[in-house]
Amino acid sequence: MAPVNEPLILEKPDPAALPDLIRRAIGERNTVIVIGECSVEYEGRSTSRLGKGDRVLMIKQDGSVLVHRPTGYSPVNWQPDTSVIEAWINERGELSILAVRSKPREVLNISFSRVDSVIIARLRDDAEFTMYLDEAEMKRVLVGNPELIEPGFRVVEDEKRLGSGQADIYGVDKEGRPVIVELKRITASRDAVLQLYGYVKAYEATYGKRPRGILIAPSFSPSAIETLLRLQLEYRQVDLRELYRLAVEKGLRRSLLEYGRRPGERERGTGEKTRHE
Amino acid sequence: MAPVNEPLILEKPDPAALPDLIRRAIGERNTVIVIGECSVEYEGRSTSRLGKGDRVLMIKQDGSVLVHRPTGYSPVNWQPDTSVIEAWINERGELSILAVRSKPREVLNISFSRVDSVIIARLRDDAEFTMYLDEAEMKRVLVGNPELIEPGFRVVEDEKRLGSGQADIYGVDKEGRPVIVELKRITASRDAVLQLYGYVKAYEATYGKRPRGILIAPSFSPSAIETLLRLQLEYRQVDLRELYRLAVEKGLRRSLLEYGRRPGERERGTGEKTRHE
DNA sequence: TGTTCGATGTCGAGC
DNA sequence: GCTCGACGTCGAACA
Repeated sequence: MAPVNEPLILEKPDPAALPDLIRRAIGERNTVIVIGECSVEYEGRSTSRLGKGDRVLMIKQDGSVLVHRPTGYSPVNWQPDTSVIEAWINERGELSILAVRSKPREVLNISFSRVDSVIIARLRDDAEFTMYLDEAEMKRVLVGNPELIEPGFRVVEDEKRLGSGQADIYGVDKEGRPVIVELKRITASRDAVLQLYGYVKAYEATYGKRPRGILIAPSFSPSAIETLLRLQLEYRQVDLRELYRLAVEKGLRRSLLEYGRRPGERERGTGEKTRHE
Repeated sequence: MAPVNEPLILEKPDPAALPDLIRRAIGERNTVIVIGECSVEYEGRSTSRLGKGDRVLMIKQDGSVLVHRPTGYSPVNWQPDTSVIEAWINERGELSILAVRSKPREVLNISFSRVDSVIIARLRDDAEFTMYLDEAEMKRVLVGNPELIEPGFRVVEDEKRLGSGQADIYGVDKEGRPVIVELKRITASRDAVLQLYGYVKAYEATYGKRPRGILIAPSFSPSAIETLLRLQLEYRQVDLRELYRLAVEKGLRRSLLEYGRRPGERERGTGEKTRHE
């Protein structure tokens, strides 16, 4: 979406120009990919050697280094982040890259006997990675299945403005008492409890009656539980996997697994698929 | 070394042309790298979603698929090998790639809202990956430190021709009896035992005296041990890490860790290093 | 093919 | 900074 600097691509580059270029690219927090024939040595927690072969080297903006062979999930050699990276032309005239980690002390050296391509790209990625459900979906499932919050629970408002913020769910329990519900997609911290408490107090201030407050999350930090008890708030543990299954069942979310083929696809030949035996 | 097909590189390609190209590339067992802005969905053993961001997609020749964000060791999403991969233009006009694994059933979808670059390369990599020491280095360490084989052991010949093959080490024990030593860098199998036995028999046939036979390896398969006992051969377990440490100590192998800087480097400025805080 | 176990595991959370 | 537990762990060795 945001217009990005064009990636810089070099085909069959002169190795002599690369150390400087790569150093600069790393300094500017770009991602560097080098494709070519290399050999690799590693020493640290273990020690390894790998002779010449065609591989993909990736240097990420945090200093992670990955050397990938043409098969398999895992890199054959790597260096996690926080490394010092050097690039130079070695005595055989090859592009050589050294990635050093200090704790534990580990050294990774990659020497390219042939460089096919170099790609330097400025990658920007701020997206959130969510497993199972995001908070909005979580709320949708609970609003659609209020019995999961508590038997007899009835939703009155989805998102209720209270004081400076918005409570996720406002409802009444089976005895007609008002209930404020706060949701967290991940382990609920003390902060989440205080947030809920703020809504409870705001409600009390407005309506002159203290509502119950329930914090719903997949897990709770000890300090969160301690604070909940102290502030006379309640909590309920939910399993995101379960909620997800429910969301799929109720049609709130489509499962990728359902279509072995792509959404909306009609009948087609097999030419579109590529199988790996 | 082997002249390789030039990698095919596309900058700012027309997405419409990509599905066909990618399908063909995968069919020809090339490695495909796509750089651009994408969103990712995964469902299988777990379920995940990742919004738009700049990433590197790598499809390897065995069908492994990796989606890398610009930081960190691990791919944010992936599919191990043995997947069916599809590529097409989705309803938003985006390049969409679906990688399906059947057991366990898992689906990964990557949709590119912007494609910056596509690299298609035929990578050839037959090199052996060795941890700690290869067999030659292992032999060098043991020949230089025969007491590791057995107290009082004395090396007579490094590589002794015997029958159709070559025994790794030939020596005599402290009582003057001939000893044939066979080395394995990895778990010794029954085959390794039979190989040793062949040398022992060849020696006996030539010199009229049965030598002792010792198989040295980091570990032994049960069938190897059974066969060793049955053929009245001996074995000694060695720790490759220990041998490696010894090799470094004795100067048989240089440790990468010793030079915080590159080998043979003179004094230089810091401009050559790129630090990641 | 299914299971168990090791890893340069990596990664995040709690202390 | 360190320990501990989970992971879509992956991957090799073994039954």
